[in-house]
Amino acid sequence: MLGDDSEVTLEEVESALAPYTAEEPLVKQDLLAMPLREAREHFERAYLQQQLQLCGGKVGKLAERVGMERTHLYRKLNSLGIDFRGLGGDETEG
Amino acid sequence: MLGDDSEVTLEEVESALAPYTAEEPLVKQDLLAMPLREAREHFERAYLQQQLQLCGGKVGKLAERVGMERTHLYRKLNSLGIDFRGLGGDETEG
DNA sequence: ATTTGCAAGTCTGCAAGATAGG
DNA sequence: GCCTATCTTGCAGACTTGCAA
Repeated sequence: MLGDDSEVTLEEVESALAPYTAEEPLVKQDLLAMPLREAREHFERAYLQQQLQLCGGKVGKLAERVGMERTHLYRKLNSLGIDFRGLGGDETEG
Repeated sequence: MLGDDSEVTLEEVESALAPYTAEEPLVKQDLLAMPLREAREHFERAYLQQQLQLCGGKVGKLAERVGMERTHLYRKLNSLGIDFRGLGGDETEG
């Protein structure tokens, strides 16, 4: 892509821009104002919260999706302060 | 911007991409399609590359900025495949 | 400025256990 | 009581991190 020398079609430009213009606020540039540790933590929290929603609040499903052990995921969720009891998409019980 | 119908020069493409590639390419939603480990790695790489540029390629400065030991930072940069020898903004030393 | 050795700290997965529902 | 699913804890190996060299 953008391969040879100096002429490209508009289509090519648009498909090049697409992934950027359609982007979501997963993380912001504010992260550049904090140390790596902290930035990473913020990133992981955002990532896991997003994924958890995509999993309808099911930690088991989340574990598969993010490729980690359920047991460890609970610890991680807790240490990041992510509440996984309260966003269950379907708590119709009583 | 982006001319008008279907032909643009490479220059135009680059200046169109510039605001994105130079400012908030920190992370994208694509990261949600990969496991945490991988996403985190991508995030750290983007974070450090950005910061390194803000530090004019100086690893010592970067260490302060991101709040970690210089010595470890070298290891990290290497393990993430970030080239810190070659983007020094001002190598006039003589 | 860059690399390496070492020890403490953190992360991660696996096995096992407790609680709740069918 | 047995089975399944959620959540927690203990442990050991791997990785991370800072300090001294």
